[in-house]
Amino acid sequence: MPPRITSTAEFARYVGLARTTVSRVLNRQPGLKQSTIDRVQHALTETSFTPNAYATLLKGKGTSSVGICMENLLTPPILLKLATLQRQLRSQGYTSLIEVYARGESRTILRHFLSMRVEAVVFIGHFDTGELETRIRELIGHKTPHLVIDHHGIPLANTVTLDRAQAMREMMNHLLELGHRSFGLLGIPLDHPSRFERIHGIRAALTAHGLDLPACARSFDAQCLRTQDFEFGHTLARQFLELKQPPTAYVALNDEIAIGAMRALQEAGLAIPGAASVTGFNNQDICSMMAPLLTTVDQQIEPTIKMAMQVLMSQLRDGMPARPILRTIKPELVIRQSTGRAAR
Amino acid sequence: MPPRITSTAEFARYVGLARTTVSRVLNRQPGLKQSTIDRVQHALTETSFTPNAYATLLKGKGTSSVGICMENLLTPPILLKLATLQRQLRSQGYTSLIEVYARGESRTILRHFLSMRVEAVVFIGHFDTGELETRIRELIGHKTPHLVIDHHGIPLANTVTLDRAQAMREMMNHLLELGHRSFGLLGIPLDHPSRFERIHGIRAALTAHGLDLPACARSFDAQCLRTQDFEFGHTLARQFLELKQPPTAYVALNDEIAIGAMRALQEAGLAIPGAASVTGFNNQDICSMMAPLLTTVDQQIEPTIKMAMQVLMSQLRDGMPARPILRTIKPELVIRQSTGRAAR
DNA sequence: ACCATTTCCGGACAGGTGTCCGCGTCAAGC
DNA sequence: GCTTGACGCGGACACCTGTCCGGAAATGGT
Repeated sequence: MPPRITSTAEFARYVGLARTTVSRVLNRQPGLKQSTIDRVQHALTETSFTPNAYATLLKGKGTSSVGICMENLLTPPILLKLATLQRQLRSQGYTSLIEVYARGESRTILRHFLSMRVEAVVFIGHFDTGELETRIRELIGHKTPHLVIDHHGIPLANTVTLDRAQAMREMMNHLLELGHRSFGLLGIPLDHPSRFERIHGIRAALTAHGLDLPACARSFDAQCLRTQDFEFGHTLARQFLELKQPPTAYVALNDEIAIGAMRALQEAGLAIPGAASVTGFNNQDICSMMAPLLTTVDQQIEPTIKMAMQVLMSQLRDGMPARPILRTIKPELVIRQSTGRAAR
Repeated sequence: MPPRITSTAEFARYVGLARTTVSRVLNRQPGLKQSTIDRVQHALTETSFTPNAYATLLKGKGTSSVGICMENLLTPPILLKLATLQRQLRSQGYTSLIEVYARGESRTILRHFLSMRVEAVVFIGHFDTGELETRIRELIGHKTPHLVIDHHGIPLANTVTLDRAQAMREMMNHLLELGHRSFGLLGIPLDHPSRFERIHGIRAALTAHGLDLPACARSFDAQCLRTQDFEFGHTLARQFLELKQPPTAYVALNDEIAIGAMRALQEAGLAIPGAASVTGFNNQDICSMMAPLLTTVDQQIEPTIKMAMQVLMSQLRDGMPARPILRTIKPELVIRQSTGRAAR
């Protein structure tokens, strides 16, 4: 059993060569005898020795690493973005440092990234706007490229995001054309900063039809704890059913909430879409396994990440842009069976 | 706008102090005037300077980091394990390096971890057994602590895993007591190494009832491409329905497959559990939103990760154990509505 | 045996940090 | 004005690697 070796010097002693010679082998420099190379290679697999990356990267100029700050590690579409982004970064020779955001900890996370001398920082998801803006400001001051995916509404941040306003506008138009005039918003509060975009799109569609948002739409978000999304949707829908005149269409923040709501409605004896319509968001796989199949919005994750890589790479190559980059991705409405003509 | 500062020397010049004095402030050494400390702190927030981690960790002995190799970033229970493990490691002062496994790349990943001088390596999920075993051997030779979560069947690896055999035994007993005698296995091939444990449990339950596995259970795994799990379950169930005598109970590899199968059965006019029973695995949130509610197995993720942390920390504290550690977690059968008395 | 060439050795340096230590400086106390 | 601390300065070293370079050794050819 070979000893545990932690430095090139030690390793060189083990092989019986000079440290510099070993280093030359490891870095594929010319002028080495084949037998010497083989000797080193053999000892390498034998001891599984690796040069200390901290020493290497201390000397070298770039670390070829990117910091990724995640909103969480549980939401499927967010994860899908992380997975594809990480894979693509890897194929370009970049290592990903992944950290999960917690309210008030973003400063610590950013400092960790900077101390690791990452070449760019990516934020995926929705964060506290004030906190995120401060971080972006720090990054700009530090001349480190950055990219925000999904979180919208920070003017100075380079952003790639789905056009959620557009998505909601299209969805509302779809429902309005089906004759719906009263709406229940599930998990989309009217006044929360992180949902401004959605509300904006909803309002736009309503006013275009000569309708007023507060008059025909109602939201029950803040009034109950948000733990598991399915359960959350279930609870919300039941709250709506207690109203004297429940809405005919339910617009949910995401697919899970929509599914929970569908179940509650069905349990109450309402046929979908006969008696009530329900819409989701994200177009997760589960949508096409429900009865009825769920009408939803596709996030276009592939194009999103492709665009994200493009923005990232251009920054890594040419440096930070003169003015913030903003790229919006067009959503795709996926109409299935959970929406139909309004009863009444 | 302050300049971009990349070294303590540069930073010290900016503040107007000696490099060593700044270093003393940063490392909270005594004997500093409060006003000096404040000056440094202020400049610190102003420039968001951070000491180069590569230099620090090169000097210091431990890196306080752990490498985590993931099977993928898409399966919900796996992600849940990652998220909780990462959070707990963080609370103990450890940073997580996360890499995603790809067939044949585990060597590269391990070398990266070792070059980053991680203090332990964790594998979460199911891998190629031969490949993983080689990696474990390397880690042992390198005297670096390791832990395998979920993947079972490598004698020399420290393992924390759900007792999947026990889970299947209990599930089969449940179905047998309901009178089922013919079973369709969905996504659980009879001869694939990664499913040995499950098959083992299934066989044990059957033989205890005087039944023979190949005679009463059939699997349709290898014959179709496995892309999306829902769709996969749907396809598999339809294959079974084409048999002259379809089974009365379907046992799926996971909840997604079970749900896809339920849908296919229902589309074919079969009532669940009246005409056929279906079982899942993992107890994901979705299970309690299906009609009918899905009978499944709970993975006990909290206890699993708690145990994992315990095994990890004991290794980090006391060094590697004399003999491999094996801890199995007791599963919990969750009986809901998708299983009932066998028709016939 | 001699020479040319190939190959390896060993010393040196840079890269940024933390820490130790002797010395200079400055202010306070008497 | 002198002593005495308190505090900051700056030099030095170690951590490990990649690279350069002159010199030593080995190798091959004749």
